[in-house]
Amino acid sequence: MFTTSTTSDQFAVSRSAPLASTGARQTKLWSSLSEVCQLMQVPVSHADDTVRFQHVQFRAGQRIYTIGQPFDMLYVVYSGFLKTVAIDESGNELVLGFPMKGDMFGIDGIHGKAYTSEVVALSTCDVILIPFKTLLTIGKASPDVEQAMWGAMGRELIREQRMISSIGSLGAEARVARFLMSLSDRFAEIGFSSKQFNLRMTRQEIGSYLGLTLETVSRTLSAFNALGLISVEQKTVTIHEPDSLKTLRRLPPSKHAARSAAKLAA
Amino acid sequence: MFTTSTTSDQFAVSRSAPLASTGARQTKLWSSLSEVCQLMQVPVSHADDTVRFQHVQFRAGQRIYTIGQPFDMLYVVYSGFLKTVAIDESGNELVLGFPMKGDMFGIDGIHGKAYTSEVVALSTCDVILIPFKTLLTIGKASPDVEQAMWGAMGRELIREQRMISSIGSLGAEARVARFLMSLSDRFAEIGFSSKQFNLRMTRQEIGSYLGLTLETVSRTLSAFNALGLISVEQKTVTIHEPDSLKTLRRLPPSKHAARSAAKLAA
DNA sequence: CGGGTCCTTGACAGATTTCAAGACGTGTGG
DNA sequence: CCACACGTCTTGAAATCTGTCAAGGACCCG
Repeated sequence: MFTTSTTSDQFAVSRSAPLASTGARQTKLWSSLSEVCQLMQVPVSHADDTVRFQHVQFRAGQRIYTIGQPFDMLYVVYSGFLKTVAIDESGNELVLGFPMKGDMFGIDGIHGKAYTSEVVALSTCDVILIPFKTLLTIGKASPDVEQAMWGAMGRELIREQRMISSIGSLGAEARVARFLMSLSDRFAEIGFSSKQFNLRMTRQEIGSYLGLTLETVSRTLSAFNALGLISVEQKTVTIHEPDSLKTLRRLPPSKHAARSAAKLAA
Repeated sequence: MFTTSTTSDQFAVSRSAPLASTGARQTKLWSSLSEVCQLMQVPVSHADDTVRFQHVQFRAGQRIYTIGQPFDMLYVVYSGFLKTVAIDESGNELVLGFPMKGDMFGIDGIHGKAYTSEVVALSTCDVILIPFKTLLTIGKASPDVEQAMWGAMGRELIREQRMISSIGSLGAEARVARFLMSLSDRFAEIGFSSKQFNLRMTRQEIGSYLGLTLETVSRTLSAFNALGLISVEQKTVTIHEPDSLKTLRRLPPSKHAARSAAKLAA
């Protein structure tokens, strides 16, 4: 009744997470600490592998957690694609990110004992459950793990800073271009093609994420296509000139905002 | 040669951090752990007060740290006002925040061993130096402190998520209105008037922070003034209708973006 | 009092959103 | 198997907002 694997239409270069293609869904049910660390690409020496973390599967559209739900878990994506969204006071969805393999989410719940966002699966997903208390305990014994935790948190913080910068200072074209290159890089990291891939999210979701309307996203994509920078057909994207996309910058805001620095030094 | 206190023109309601008005700058030089926690408004039971943290003073324009500088310290504002800025690849300044009393900064350095932003004093400031290693050590012994650290980190994360939402989905008027109310609330928290206060930053800095130009900020402020919502004269702002400002919402983006949720439930 | 920075205001251009209509794709039910 | 319904994507035209450029005034400091 359901597809064997929602990632099957992704243009895979190598498959590190083979899913059984034989009838029933036969996926990995537990991961050790070192496996999780490897997935997240954090270096950890001699991890205590007596601890094992449970996996849980979700299908497209299902919610991993909702806003206001008591916080007790962190999550790491083992496979699949998701989106994290906030709901503003008007009830509008605001997409905050698109977690994929190796990404951790749920971090926003650490403060205040409850999640402030919700996470929805965009495809069939396999996520690893990591009880926060357990992680804290492990951290006490292993400085490596503790450091990794702080690092993960810090990375997220920096990623958000970059988003703020982008949305605040770049035009629509540059934002979409960066979004594409960001996806490209992430796909490359997890073993997919960086040149050709499927968008798992709608134009509306991309627009929400970038602070644009779906029409603007669509138009920009069409423009890139016309310029030969990419090829787009529905959800399938092929990158032709990554360098141009990376460089692309049209600046609606400050142009003469030269460094006002160098006034007083400490 | 320098002003006795740059906060002296703030419309104070209560003064919890008295500065000596007698000639030479006679400020607090050390704070205990519990004092720092109190400043940050984090509840901590029986803190180890044998540890003391050094204070350092800065004058307007001085940099607390710069981008790329090796990370080893976190900072808590004891008094004064600052701004944290990132520099994008074009060399433009991008204001990320305006730390004030009780705020912690330097968190962005935890990941990657180096700061990714710089922090500049907007007025005479007194900041507390908190060696990260020391904090980690204390955290191991005191779950309270450790929890507080995670909480501080998480709070910052959520704050940035809010910023992304605002910049991405609100028009200029709403952004400025929220900015004013945010300042108002923070001033109230640290014992200043929430109705009348001085902007410590320039329109340019506000604009950079909100993803707008200084002209738009100026115009919007003037418009609010004309509507009677506030009074502005240069740096002095008086809030007249906080409720209107909080509610104000002009939506350039999605209007018909009704909840597309409620499709599949977990 | 002069220089410099910051703020305000106006006119204009340009980008993005809004509104609207139609094509494309997929899934469901007959 | 096909038709229909729905959600998604594309494209066009007009309206609006915000940025850009420019000039003048206010304020601070030396």
